[in-house]
Amino acid sequence: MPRVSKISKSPPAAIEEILNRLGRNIRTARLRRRLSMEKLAERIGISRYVLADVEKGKPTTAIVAYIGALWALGFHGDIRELADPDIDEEGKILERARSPRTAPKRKIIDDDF
Amino acid sequence: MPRVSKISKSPPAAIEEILNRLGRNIRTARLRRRLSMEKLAERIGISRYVLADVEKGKPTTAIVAYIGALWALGFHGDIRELADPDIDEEGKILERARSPRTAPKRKIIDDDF
DNA sequence: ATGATATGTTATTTTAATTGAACATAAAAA
DNA sequence: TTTTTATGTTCAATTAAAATAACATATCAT
Repeated sequence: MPRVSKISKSPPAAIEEILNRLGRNIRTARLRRRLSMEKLAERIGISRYVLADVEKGKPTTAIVAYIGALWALGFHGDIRELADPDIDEEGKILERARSPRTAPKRKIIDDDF
Repeated sequence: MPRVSKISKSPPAAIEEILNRLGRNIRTARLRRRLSMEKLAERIGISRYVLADVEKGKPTTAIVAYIGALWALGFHGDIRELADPDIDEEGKILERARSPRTAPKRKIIDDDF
């Protein structure tokens, strides 16, 4: 991940902690399922070295490696709900409170009424 | 992400869909909070181009960029529960069913710091 | 209308993520 | 015990991720 971003160089402690925990959780789930790193990595389609990075919570590893691991271990539901707009109460409140639109796009923005 | 892994070259449709949705959700949450990509990217500590990748659900983007975005938008709780061993019913059952241990450990260098 | 803002697009450069091989170590199985 | 398996470690080579700048375009504000 060349030209290293600030967050990659030194992630906030909170984020490091989140990633470490995620890695540990993935490792725990793998061991419970009695899969070797090599076997799981093969299923995911990554090398065992990258899976090791995932279990270490390495911040600069591609998200697809993490998601692939979660997927292969059966954690689909957990991922689906990430930042779900329907559950984003704060976001919904903000949207209601202030005026409607933001941000230009090459799409048609509906308003009228 | 050099020497491109199989899953990076052509992720399974299910995983692509998950990433696309995650990106859309992040975008929706950002717009609701009336943040420009530039502003949010600055807060996260990445360039606006990488944030654009995140909102597109690019598979090879570093996980820290995704997590940073979720964090900056206030979705801490969602992340914490990812693959939580306490909620991994299948894993718990497997662990109970079969015999105890797996995987060799190194000396005592395991945990960080 | 003009100008400001937000995002998209492209090209260039930097540099680290990933792979693969080879070897080391530790635990489990024979 | 020996053998096998699982993981860690190091090195090299590859190549794409990410930053940056510059410009384009679309929306918003005035």
